[in-house]
Amino acid sequence: MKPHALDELRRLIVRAGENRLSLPEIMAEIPPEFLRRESDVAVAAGFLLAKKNKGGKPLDLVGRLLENIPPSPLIEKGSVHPPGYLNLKLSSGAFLELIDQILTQGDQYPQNFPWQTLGVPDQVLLEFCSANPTGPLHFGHARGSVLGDTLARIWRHLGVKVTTEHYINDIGTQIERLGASLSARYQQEVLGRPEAAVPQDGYHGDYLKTLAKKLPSGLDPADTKKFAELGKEELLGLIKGQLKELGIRFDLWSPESALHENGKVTGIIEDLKRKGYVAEKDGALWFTAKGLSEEDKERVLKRSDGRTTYFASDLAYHQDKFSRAPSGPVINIWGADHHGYVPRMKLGIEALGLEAKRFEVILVQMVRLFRAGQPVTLSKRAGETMTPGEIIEEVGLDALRFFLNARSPNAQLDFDLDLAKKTTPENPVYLIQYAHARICSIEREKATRGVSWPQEKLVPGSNFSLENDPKTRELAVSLLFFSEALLASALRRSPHHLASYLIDLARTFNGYYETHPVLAESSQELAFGRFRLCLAAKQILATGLNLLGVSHPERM
RNA sequence: GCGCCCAUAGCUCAAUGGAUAGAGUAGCAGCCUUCGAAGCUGUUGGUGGAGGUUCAAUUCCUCCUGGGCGCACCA
Repeated sequence: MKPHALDELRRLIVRAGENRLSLPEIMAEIPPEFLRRESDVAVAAGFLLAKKNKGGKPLDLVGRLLENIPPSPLIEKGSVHPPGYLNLKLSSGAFLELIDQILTQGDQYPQNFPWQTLGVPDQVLLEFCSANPTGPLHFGHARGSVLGDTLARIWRHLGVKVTTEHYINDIGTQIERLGASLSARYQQEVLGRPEAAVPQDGYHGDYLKTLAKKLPSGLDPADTKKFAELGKEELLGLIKGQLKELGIRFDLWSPESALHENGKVTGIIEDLKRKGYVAEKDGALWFTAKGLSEEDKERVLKRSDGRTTYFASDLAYHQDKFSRAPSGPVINIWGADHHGYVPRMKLGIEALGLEAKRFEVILVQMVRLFRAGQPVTLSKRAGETMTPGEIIEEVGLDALRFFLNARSPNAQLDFDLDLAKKTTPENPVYLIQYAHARICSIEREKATRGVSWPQEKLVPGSNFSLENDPKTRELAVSLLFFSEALLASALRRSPHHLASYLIDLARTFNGYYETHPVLAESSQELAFGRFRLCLAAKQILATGLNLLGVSHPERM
């Protein structure tokens, strides 16, 4: 299998740079608009070399680099441009090979791409969502969940061994509150005792009324443990169903209670004690980061009543995760409201002697829902929930997933229901799906009209050519850069690079489509070349949408 | 009080310290007997403010303004 053109170009540049450059630092970009006619790929190589050399003019350095690049069938022409860019115009053979690779590899494309060499990890352990089984998912959960699922899809596409998991806080204070709340609802709804009250710090949502009515009869209201048990089972099932609606599945559901049962929680406290990171104060056991950090406050591991804290469980859970993932990042996706927890968690991991640099947290900022310009309240504990399912019903899963994926995780997101629900091009997901459907339409029309070209019957892919005009090049270059969009999304842990790329590709295709008829083209050679290019574009659009968890219908 | 995130075109958003800051949408002017006008072409329009570091700052640092969030023996 021939290497991908961008892979080959990177290696040519590294070799020409006489080992002063390394593959991951070579960032291939599409040249700016005013240079599109003379080049297809740009690399800011002069600046890289200037840094390595501790001096020298970037333009001179990149000039020498260009001289060192041997003739290659991929490159038609190389040039340098101030202040220090290397610009390459690719040969038409390079694009023919690219289209051939896309069509041959189909939804596996791009195969044989050196992702790991470029910094993509071999394996990833990814925990996300991890909603408490004390209530249904609300809209705030949807963002982190969709992000985690999409990252997992992208990494898997790049050959990364990904394990996705959902932690379940099935024990502790919140679960006790669930039991008490559900018991109260049971008394109100089933036993006809309206005077029974849901505790102030309990769960007041209507879902517990519904749940109470489903419970078996003859339960003892005083047995809140039983209610907690029944409630969390039901709610966990509810959450799993909601995730399924979002197109999300997990490899592993990891209950907190297991960490207590197998002694891992008390184990890490003993471990930390031995290592000198535990202090006793006011009858409680505290983690103290003495020697690791001057700044962070101490945190309780074991309360004065003898019960361990969430922090202790979480450390045990991370020790477990690290032991299951011998290499690669151990990633958590958390809501931004947990950011204060990150440094202490990291210190705890360090104290346990785990590789803290593998511990990674993606903080997802808040989503605010808007309807008719007014914010929609989202408070789980107050019971005013808007579930992902309700949003899907209103705007569709495609729009929901696309919108949530189209914004960098560390920026807040305002989700306007009225806007997203419009099936007009105001929602860019339609632009992308439309481009895909148009290409499908060309295929249908080809069959209907009985159009065929002699080249189709020859050896696949070997007998076509592309015209050399700006729009054809623009579309071919856009296809070439799919790998870079995937790379950016994988390395920077955000699918929005892919989403932006797809908008760009769809628009580029639409421009091409307008002026490059396929079936009406009289030159068979040209028609077949255009057809192959369109099919390649369709494949990339489909693969890209798939990775975002968005559908790619053949008709709309 | 301490800390985290954000501020880019009228609106929603891009831009790993590098070229003349890009898209979608809205506005304006055009384009449907030709594979899907959910589209295309042209055009108007932008880095919150003040300093600093750098050959080079939307990007890094300091301060300010504005918005969101966090500082538990909850999870």
